[in-house]
Amino acid sequence: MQQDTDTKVRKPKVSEPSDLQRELARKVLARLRSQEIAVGARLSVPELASAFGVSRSPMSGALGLLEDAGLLQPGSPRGLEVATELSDIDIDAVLPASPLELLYLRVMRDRASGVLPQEVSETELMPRYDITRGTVRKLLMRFSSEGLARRQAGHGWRFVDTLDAGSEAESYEIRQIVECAALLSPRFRFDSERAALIRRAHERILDGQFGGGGDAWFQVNADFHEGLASFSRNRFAVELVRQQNSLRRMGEAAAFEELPEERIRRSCEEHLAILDAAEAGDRDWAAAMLRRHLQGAAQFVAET
Amino acid sequence: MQQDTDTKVRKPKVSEPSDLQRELARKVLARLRSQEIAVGARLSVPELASAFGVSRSPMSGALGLLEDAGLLQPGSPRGLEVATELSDIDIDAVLPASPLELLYLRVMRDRASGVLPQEVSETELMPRYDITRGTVRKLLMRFSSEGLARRQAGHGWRFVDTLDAGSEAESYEIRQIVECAALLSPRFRFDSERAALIRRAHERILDGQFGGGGDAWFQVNADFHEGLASFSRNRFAVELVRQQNSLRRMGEAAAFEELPEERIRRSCEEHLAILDAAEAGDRDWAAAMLRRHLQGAAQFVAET
DNA sequence: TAATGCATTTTACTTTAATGAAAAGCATAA
DNA sequence: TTATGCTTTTCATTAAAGTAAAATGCATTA
Repeated sequence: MQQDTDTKVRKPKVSEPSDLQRELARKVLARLRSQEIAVGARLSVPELASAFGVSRSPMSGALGLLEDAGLLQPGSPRGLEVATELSDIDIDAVLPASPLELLYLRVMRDRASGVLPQEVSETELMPRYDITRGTVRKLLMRFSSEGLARRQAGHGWRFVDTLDAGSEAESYEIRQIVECAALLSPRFRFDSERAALIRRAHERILDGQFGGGGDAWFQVNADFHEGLASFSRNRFAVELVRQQNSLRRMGEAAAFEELPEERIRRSCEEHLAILDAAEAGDRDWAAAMLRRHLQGAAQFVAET
Repeated sequence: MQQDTDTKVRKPKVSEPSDLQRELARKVLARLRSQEIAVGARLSVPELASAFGVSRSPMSGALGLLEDAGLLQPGSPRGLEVATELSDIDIDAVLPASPLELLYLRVMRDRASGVLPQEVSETELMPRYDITRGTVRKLLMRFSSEGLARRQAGHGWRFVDTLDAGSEAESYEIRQIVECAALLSPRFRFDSERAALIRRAHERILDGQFGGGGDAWFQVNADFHEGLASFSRNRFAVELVRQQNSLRRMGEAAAFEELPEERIRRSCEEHLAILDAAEAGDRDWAAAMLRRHLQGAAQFVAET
C-alpha cells in the first residue's frame, strides 16, 4: 500500500505530552520571542537541549508541540524552522500551561487568599485538589525549592508567611541592601546584550502592550531586578533576588486588583533610568535611584 | 504474679527509636547544656515539644532515650528530671547521631572530596549507600532545603559547586554585604541573653576545650554569625547567613586538615570584640571590625 | 489548672511490580 | 565533523496494601 505523500502529516499525538515537554515548549517560545528570532530561522535541538539542561528527547517533544501548534514547520532537508511571526501571539492561548503548572498557580492563590491554611498535610491536599500523593510531593517540593514552604520536623508542611506586614518591610530592606551593593560591587560588569533585552521588554510595556495583564509586568519587573543583580556576577546575590521575586509573586497572587497603569509607567521609567546610569558607568547615581525606587515601591505597598 | 518493685526498670526498647527522636534527644541535650541547666531540674514535655515544633509523642520518646542514657531520671511524683551534670559529657559518645544524620555527613564528605560526582541519580545512590529510594529522597530533599543540591529538569540531582575559587569569593562578598548591613540596620536590636550564650560558647573554645575537633568551632562560629544577623530582626538576612553556613560546612568537609589553633583563637577574640562593640551601641565600629574579620577569613582561605 | 500517661486517630513511609518518560547510543545524511 | 531520527537503556513515577510513627484526645493526678 503506497503512502499518499500529499496528506503526509505529523502523526497525531497518541498520548498527552509530559509536563516537562509542555513547559519546555513554552520556555522555548518565550526565548524565541525575546530574542526576536525571524521567520525561517532554523532551530538546533542539541543547542536548545543544553541551554535548558535536558537531553534531546524532551526537547524534541517540545518542538513537536510547537510544530503541532503551527509555529514551526519542517525545514529544508530535515529539522525544524520558525513558521510564523512569533512576536504577536498569545502564549497561553497557543500553548496552555501544563496541568502541574496550573495546579501550582491555583495552590499559590489559595494559600495567598487564605483559603489554604499555613500548615498543611499531604493527605489533606490529595482530596482537596484531587491529586495523588506523588503530585502533592512534587508540588510541595517546588514550593520548597522556591523558599515558599518547608517541611516540618514531624508531619506536614508549612508555608512561609508572605503577607504579614513585617516580612514585607524586611523584604524591601534586604532587597535594598543586596541590590544596591550588587550595583556597587567591584565585580560589577554591565552586560549590554542582556540590558538590551530588558530595555525592549520595558518598551513593550510602555507602548501600551499590556497584554497578559499584571503578570506580564510582573515578569518584566522581576527580570529587571534579577538582571541587574546578575551584572554583579555574584550568584548568591542573584539567588536572593530570585527568591524575593517568587515571594513577591506569591504576595501578588493575593492582591486581586492590579497596579494602576500610571504606577507601572513610572516604574518602567525608573528602571530605564537606572539601566542608563549603570551603563554610563555612573553606578553611584544608579544605586541612589535604585534605593529610591525600592523605597517608593515599599511605600506604595504600605499605603495600600 | 507480683511485680518486683526493686528491679522496676524502663522496659528495654523493643525497636530502634526513630531518626526524629534521636535527633530531638541530641538537640534537647545540647539545649540543656547551653542553658546550663542544673541537676534536679524538671523537664516539661509540652514546653520542649513546642520549642522544637513537634508533638508530645516524639519528644517523650526523645526524653526516654536520654533516660536510657542515664542523663535523666524519673521525677518525684511523675515526669523526668536531670540526673547528672551535663556540662562535661560527650554528646556523640552518649547519644550517637541517627543513621540518617551519619549518612548525610558521609554523603557530604563524599561529595566534597569528589568521590561523588556533581550530578547523581537516585538509582545510582541506592546501591552505593545500600539504602532504599525513600531514604535517598529524604536525603536529597535535605540537601535541597539547605541549598546544597537541586533537582534537575529531567532526571537526577545536581550538587552546587562549593569548592571552586569563584564561589568562595562571591560567598565572602555577600556575607560582608548582608552581615554588615544587618548590623547597621535601623531595625537592629541587641539581644543580651542570646549574646551571653554566644559569648559563653566562645569562652569554652578559648579555655582550650577544643573537644569535638574542628566541628565544635565550626558550630560556634556559625552561631555567632547567625546570631548577629538575627539581631537585625530581618528573617531574610538570617536565612542567607544560615545558607552560607551550610555551604561553608560542605566546603570544610573536604578540607581534612583542621584550622590552626592560633587562627581559631584570633577569630574568637574578634567575635567577642564585635559583640562588645555592638552591645555598647558602637555599631559602626562593630561593622568595621566585622568587615575586616570577614576579609581576613577570605584571605586565609585564598592563601591555603 | 496544667502536665502526665495511655489510647486513638492521622499521617506518611515502605515495598513491589508495572508503566512512562528521559538519557544515551548509533547509524545515516548533510 | 555535526545534527538528525530512531533505538535501546536507564531512570523515576505510579498504585495499592500494609506498617511505623507522629499528632491528638482524654481521663487522671498533682
